[in-house]
Amino acid sequence: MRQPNGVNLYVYIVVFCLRQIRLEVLLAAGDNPTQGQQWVLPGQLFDPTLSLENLAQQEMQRCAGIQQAYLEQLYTYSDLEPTSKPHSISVVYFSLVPADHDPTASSHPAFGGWFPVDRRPIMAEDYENILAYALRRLRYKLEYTAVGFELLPDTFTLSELQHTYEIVLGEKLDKRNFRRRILAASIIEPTASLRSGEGRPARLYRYRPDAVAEVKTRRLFP
Amino acid sequence: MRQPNGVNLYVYIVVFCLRQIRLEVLLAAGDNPTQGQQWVLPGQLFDPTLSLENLAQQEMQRCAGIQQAYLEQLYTYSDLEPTSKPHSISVVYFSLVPADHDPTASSHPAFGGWFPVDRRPIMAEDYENILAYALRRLRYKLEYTAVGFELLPDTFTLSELQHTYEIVLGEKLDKRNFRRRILAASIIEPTASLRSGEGRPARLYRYRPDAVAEVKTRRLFP
DNA sequence: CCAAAAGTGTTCTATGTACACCCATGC
DNA sequence: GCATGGGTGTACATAGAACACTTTTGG
Repeated sequence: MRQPNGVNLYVYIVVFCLRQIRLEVLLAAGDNPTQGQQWVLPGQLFDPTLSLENLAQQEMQRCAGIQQAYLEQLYTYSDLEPTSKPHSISVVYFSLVPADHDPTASSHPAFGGWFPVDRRPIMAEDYENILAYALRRLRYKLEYTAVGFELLPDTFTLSELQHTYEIVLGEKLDKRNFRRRILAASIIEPTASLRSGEGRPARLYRYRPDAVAEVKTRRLFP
Repeated sequence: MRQPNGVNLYVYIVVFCLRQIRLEVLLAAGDNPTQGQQWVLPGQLFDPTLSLENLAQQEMQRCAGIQQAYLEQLYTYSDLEPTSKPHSISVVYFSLVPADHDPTASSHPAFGGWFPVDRRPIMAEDYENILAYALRRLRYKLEYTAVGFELLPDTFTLSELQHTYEIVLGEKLDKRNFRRRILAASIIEPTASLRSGEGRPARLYRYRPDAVAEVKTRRLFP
């Protein structure tokens, strides 16, 4: 499957999803028969009839039955396999899937599986580096954009939102401060409904798509 | 010069430099003979014997005689020329050159020219979009990293540093606040020397390469 | 009535912002 | 001695961090 002009061009995806109290990542079954089961990032050879972004979407459909989700470009790596000429170029995309996505809805479950990021199988070093970078990017973006809502269903409670942040950032947040600030930012609005569970029912909120999602950055200098 | 497998892969660079009181960008003479002089972003077809980053460096050498400078990946575009099949993929790099770089040191001056970003020739829409994105990235990064020092010579006065920020960000900064904060951050250190000019000589400072360059981000939520 | 999660304000500290004058040099 | 840019501190406003109890429901 080598492309003819001395370079293999690939498109890869790193897809994150929140399930229960864990952040999970989508991996694909590698096709290296010598080493038993090997997991890799989902990806495919570039197809010049599609755009890069469409190829990433197609790969999400193929591996996890995901029709649409938040998708952004992560990075383009050259020489992921430095030992092998001709060298390869990999355009990697980064995606977030809402927590209510049904993980069994994969069109071809054999192509992919979800793993908690802190209990995932170890992959080849290149893939590990990409995943580590994707995680860093997720944490950064969570801090200064509203990207966290991409991991939640359309409506959610304030506690669910807070837990999302705590899981991804890996630290506990103060409930009162969290609520005060997110309400002050007015990027969410209450719905009419409540969610019942253990304890007192909680108000459901929804993200306001017209919200200004970026926080003003704190400058290194005034 | 079309690559054989249905996709043309290019590497482009967006290079910024500070000259006098202006931010300048490096452009290349386009080779479209029908439209008179046309300026484009410097770039070349991908060469599979080099890495993407090395190709970007080679292009900087070729267009402006720049041996080494700050270089990071900006974005990978597909379909820069949507009307023409086979479509093209362009990996774009972003570079900053110190102000003391000699603009006449280009090995082949005919290949490139420096233009003030606010008085540059209009380019094709794709290039304009890339340049606009590069400028946005420069401003963002200036605010939360120490990337501004890449635009300055090894030693500089505090006023020069402040002017760098003012030029790139496009706004005036308060001298006392600027100095207090940058010194408190201890990412620069005074040298023994002074620079004389009009008025009182100014202390020269240098960037501390061991400095922690990232400011902690201001969070959207606590 | 008890367990479990939801909801709610105040105080203190740190950070950011606004602002005006004296200093050292060259001409 | 004057024009030019270099250098310095304080007061006020805003934002962030720490902290504990009451409310509502289901079992």
